[in-house]
Amino acid sequence: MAGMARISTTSDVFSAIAEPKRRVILEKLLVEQMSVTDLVDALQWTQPMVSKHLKVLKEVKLVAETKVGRFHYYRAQPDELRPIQDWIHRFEKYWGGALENLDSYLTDIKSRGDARE
Amino acid sequence: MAGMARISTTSDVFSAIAEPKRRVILEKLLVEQMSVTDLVDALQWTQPMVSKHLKVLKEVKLVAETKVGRFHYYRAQPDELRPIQDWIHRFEKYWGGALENLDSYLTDIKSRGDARE
DNA sequence: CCATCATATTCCTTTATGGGAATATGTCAA
DNA sequence: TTGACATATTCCCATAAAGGAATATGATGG
Repeated sequence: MAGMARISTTSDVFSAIAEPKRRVILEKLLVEQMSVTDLVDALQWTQPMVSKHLKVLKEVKLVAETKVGRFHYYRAQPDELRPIQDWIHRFEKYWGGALENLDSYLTDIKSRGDARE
Repeated sequence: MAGMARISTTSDVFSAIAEPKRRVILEKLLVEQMSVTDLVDALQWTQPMVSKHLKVLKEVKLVAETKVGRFHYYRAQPDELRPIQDWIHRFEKYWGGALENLDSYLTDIKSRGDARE
């Protein structure tokens, strides 16, 4: 065995969102629950492509599935992005522009407040 | 041409941090500037491996390089993580537990305040 | 100038994985 | 039941990219 490739990443959230198409899917599913066909129609991708990406997202729990008859409805599970958020938080305090940061905090708080209503 | 592989991702910040070893390097470089040899010693990886990962990180500007004689000092450029942070922010407001969120905001603000001192 | 240290690069192999096409599986409606 | 619809899966190909080993390049000190 000469060359070992990268670690299997299909079970890693960081890798799951490294794929641009999967980010697009997540953005869609954050707004509303959608079936595979809904996504195919909205994104104009092939159905197997959508299903395959959904499978990866499901494996890392970034999406959840509800089956209703022959329809499989998928929805985003944003909580699962927290490990990434937590990791990035460690770097955040070193970002430039303290004042600018403060602004973003306030915006942050405001948006969370909105979400509660 | 039958199968097309994924988009070249070496120029994408999301992909850059999808690799666990690169995250480790970034964590190291956040604390202090280090030369390649410093990293080799600290991480016990081979020198080419360290150099290769640094190259990827440098391409996406997650690290910056300062050459001093034969030493190349690298440092993290945490600002470049903002695109990821921004993307995740769009999901954050949908996280469960509003109260819990508020707590993390306060912690967030506090840590930023600490960083300013 | 040259031996040595510091780093980068090249060559090679292997694995992961995305996309296409075809097909399988599952479910409903008439 | 059966045909049509919804989704998943399989097979195949092409490519990105990680790790190892060897080597090239760069810079210093003596």
